[in-house]
Amino acid sequence: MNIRIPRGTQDILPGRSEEWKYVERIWHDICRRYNYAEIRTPIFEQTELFQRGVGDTTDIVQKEMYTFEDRSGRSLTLRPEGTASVVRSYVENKRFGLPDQPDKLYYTGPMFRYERPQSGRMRQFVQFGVEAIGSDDPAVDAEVISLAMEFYREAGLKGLKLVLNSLGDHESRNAHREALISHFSPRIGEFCSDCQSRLETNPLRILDCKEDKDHPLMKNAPSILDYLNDYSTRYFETVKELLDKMDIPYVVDPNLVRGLDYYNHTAFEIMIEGEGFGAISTLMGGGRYNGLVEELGGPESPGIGFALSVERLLMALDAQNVEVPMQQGLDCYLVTQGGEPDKEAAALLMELRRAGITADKDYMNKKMKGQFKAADRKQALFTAVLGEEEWNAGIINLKNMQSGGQEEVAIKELPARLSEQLKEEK
RNA sequence: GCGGUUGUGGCGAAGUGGUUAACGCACCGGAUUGUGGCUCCGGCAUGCAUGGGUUCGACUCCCAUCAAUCGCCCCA
Repeated sequence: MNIRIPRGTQDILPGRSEEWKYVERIWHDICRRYNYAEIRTPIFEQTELFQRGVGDTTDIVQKEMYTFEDRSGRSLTLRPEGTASVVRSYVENKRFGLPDQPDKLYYTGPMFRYERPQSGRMRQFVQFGVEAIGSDDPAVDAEVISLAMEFYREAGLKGLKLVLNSLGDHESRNAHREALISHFSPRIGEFCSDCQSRLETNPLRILDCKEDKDHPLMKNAPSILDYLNDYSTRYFETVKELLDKMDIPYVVDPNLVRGLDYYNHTAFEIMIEGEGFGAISTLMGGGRYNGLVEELGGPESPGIGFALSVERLLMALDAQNVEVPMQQGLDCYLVTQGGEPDKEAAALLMELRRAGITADKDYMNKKMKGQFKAADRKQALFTAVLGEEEWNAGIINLKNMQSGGQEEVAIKELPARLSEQLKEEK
């Protein structure tokens, strides 16, 4: 067979899927405690949603979208991120009318970006994300950030670095934008071609450029923090104050610019320190997006959220050798031999499973030795042997695989007896 | 979109222009005619990503394609 998995996608195989379940459990649990409710939106949306929501000038829209036409000619796009969809749903379902604002939502699911795959970057990848829509209280910013930090802490990660910045409100951004343009314009010819076009589209992004980071004009470039108006400054100060009170350490980086157009005020990223990570060290990114709801046709409603990459989280857990609980072993492996016993085994297995016991048997016609080897491989705590002898006597030979001890149990008593034994073992 | 590296059995991994493609792990069978983990013995690639080419002869040399992987850009 020559059919292979599409480029930039992966199979999550048994073993690895246990690690996924581990982080998913923690994620659902912590969202519950923070009182965020799960929302599930479609995996594809009208293309226009992302063009307007994410922004036409972003790399995502310009070169990374999985866009296709359906049979009736509608342009659809596999979602490259979650916020636009959640906001669309918030508007479409008129959730702004709900008595409880902000509307606190979380999601998990695959996102798609057409990129060259590499370590920590896939074409299909999974994000966990949170959106709180409807409040411009800086305390919501702090809550969202603390949720992310607590999530990583509970998952067992260390060495996290929270990077913070404020992009200000509309007025502040405009003032800063003007300052940037007049700062860079005279010598823009000395910058890379990307930066030259950024001067027009989004001069803020010039600050984020890796290629020109050593250019003399970069050192004394106007900082957004110097252009924040009173409201934006106070807002940012309050967010920082709340983080201090929560004992969440952070560093302010005035050059932190998020890649999506809709952000303003608080922008943040969580990075991971350490080796074995390739080029990627950003685990999570988020920020405030006042104005996005309006942009997508709803009433003026401020919002804030973040998204994190599950793949990168798992890479980080691997790198730090975090122990992840696995649910893989067997309580009991049923060993059978002979025609009648083998038939009886099917019903007996069902009984065991109904009693809450994790049980299995051989389906490959293996001999006893092979069946025991299989039981060993599956780390079965017990084996239950049902052969001709036992069948004729109406009993089962129950063996503890650790101690090697065996006992005879009436067939009907097996589920109860095994449950007892397991209680002792565990 | 650009660049580096790689492509031999289920996995890991030798190998050389020449006739039967090491080895290890895993798996299967036997020693032990109904009991695993240890040991010993045996089995397990008509084929070396695919397609061309060079050659008397290629897994080994050349070209192309595909794929994986890492990096750049950017991001989660």
